[in-house]
Amino acid sequence: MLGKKRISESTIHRLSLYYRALSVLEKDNYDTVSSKELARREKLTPAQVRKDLSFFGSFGTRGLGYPVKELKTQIAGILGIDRTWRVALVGIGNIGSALVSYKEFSRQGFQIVKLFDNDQRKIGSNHKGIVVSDIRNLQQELSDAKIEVVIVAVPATVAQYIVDDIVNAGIKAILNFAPVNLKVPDDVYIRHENMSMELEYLSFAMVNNHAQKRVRA
Amino acid sequence: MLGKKRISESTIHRLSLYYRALSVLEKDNYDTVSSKELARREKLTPAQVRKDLSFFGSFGTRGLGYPVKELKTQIAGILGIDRTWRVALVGIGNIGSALVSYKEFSRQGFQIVKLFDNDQRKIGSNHKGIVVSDIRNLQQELSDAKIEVVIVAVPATVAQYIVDDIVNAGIKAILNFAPVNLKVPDDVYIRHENMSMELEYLSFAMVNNHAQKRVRA
DNA sequence: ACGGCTATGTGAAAAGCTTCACAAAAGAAG
DNA sequence: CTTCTTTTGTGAAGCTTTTCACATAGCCGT
Ligand SMILES: NC(=O)c1ccc[n+]([C@@H]2O[C@H](COP(=O)([O-])OP(=O)(O)OC[C@H]3O[C@@H](n4cnc5c(N)ncnc54)[C@H](O)[C@@H]3O)[C@@H](O)[C@H]2O)c1
Ligand SMILES: NC(=O)c1ccc[n+]([C@@H]2O[C@H](COP(=O)([O-])OP(=O)(O)OC[C@H]3O[C@@H](n4cnc5c(N)ncnc54)[C@H](O)[C@@H]3O)[C@@H](O)[C@H]2O)c1
Repeated sequence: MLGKKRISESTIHRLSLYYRALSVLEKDNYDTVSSKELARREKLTPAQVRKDLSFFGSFGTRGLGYPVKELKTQIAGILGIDRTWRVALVGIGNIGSALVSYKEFSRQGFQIVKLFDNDQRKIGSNHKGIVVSDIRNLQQELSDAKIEVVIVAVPATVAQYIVDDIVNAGIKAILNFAPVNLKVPDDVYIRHENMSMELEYLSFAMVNNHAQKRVRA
Repeated sequence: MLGKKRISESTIHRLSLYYRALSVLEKDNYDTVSSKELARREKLTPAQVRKDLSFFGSFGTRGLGYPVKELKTQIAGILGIDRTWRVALVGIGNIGSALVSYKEFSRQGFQIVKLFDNDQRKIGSNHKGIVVSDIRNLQQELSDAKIEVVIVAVPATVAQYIVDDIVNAGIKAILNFAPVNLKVPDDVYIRHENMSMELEYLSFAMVNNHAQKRVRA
């Protein structure tokens, strides 16, 4: 354990699943949970669960399982969600508006505190208590509001320009909803949310009458 | 080539990326494209592009590259998006409303033709020309409308019940937005869209000051 | 017609990830 | 205190995916 090995993307994604399952177990007043039960709840294997956790330490008790509350806290620490992150959202259209209202984000520590758009009819309007700012003040306001993460929900055609500005403002983490690959420097983390991709996977599975199935997303 | 090997999930996801890049290349009037250029546009390696495509056939010309229009058509065939799929959407709330308005879906052949909710204020209302149906008529109307894919955008607490009904109606493909693992029979394909997961990945990368970076989504 | 050049297609090697299987730890029971 | 049962933690094996590297195919210019 605790060697400085590189942790795979899949392992991190599964930690999110464990965290989610542990939240449910905690609410249902479970004290401990076995790797077997955790695996069952997220459709994984017990060995996978144990191996993933073992990269970060020994959290369980042999013969008993993992302490629910404590493991949840540990995973929160590993994922960096044992704190709040200040988030801004650019593009208050269909998907942007939905995201502002999404309570799960703030529950996980991602607090949307700034909104930006370039549409005069939207600038100045109020969404969930946040007034939409003019995109022209992006850099200044990102900096003033100490934003650490920016969610991009603008049309694909302008996404690269917006991202360039975000990068110039010193932001190091971006979640992009536009269906386009975006260039960012090596020290900036960018992730893409691509819903067509999942529908296309379903389509592929159907036309190929796949026998196997994989879950995730 | 063309052996009946199992194709990996990653390969299918990358086909979606190639398809997207080819759409841009086609619009910009490119006749051919090399694996190198295709790779550059989606931040992959040329070898990866060639290997992925080789699972399905030989589409390129040595010394020249791939014919843009033809490769796009081929990939559409492989993914099963050279046709239209009839899609229903359950849960016309924040995210559901955004999805109805998302033109990219129909452009890829996924036509949302039915909407369902259980809220009396929403039932009967019109979204982009589609009238919201009562969830109580789900099974009958899914069948009557010959729906093949259902998108689930209801609260996590009721998602399993909704999915059970969908499965009983004979649907074999589901795209789920609720942050919960859902049980379905082995012959039903289900994919999960989990936005918190991507934010948590960003958070992990930031607190662990990761040197590496991965893209996808 | 032919040589040069470029970029594919693909086995083989390397890297990465998952599963196996078991020793060891710890609580429970007597 | 000892034995029994349960379930962790983890090397090693097995499997999958990616990368390498090169023979080969086919355009293009002369
Ligand atoms: N609607 C969906 O369900 C959905 C799903 C997945 C991805 N997406 C992607 O998300 C993005 C937004 O989609 P949408 O449906 O919300 O579109 P939309 O047109 O409703 O919203 C886009 C918003 O961005 C704003 N905008 C445009 N140019 C801007 C600029 N230069 N600076 C600041 N703001 C600007 C617009 O004023 C608008 O409010 C698109 O890239 C789309 O492909 C949408
Ligand atoms: N809002 C977001 O940006 C976002 C992002 C990712 C995931 N999600 C997930 O998507 C789901 C919906 O989120 P939302 O923000 O749109 O919530 P919402 O409350 O705005 O919408 C939920 C809709 O489902 C309907 N509904 C409730 N019970 C139903 C039932 N039994 N049958 C039919 N319809 C029913 C409600 O009437 C409502 O219209 C949730 O699971 C949420 O976690 C939302």
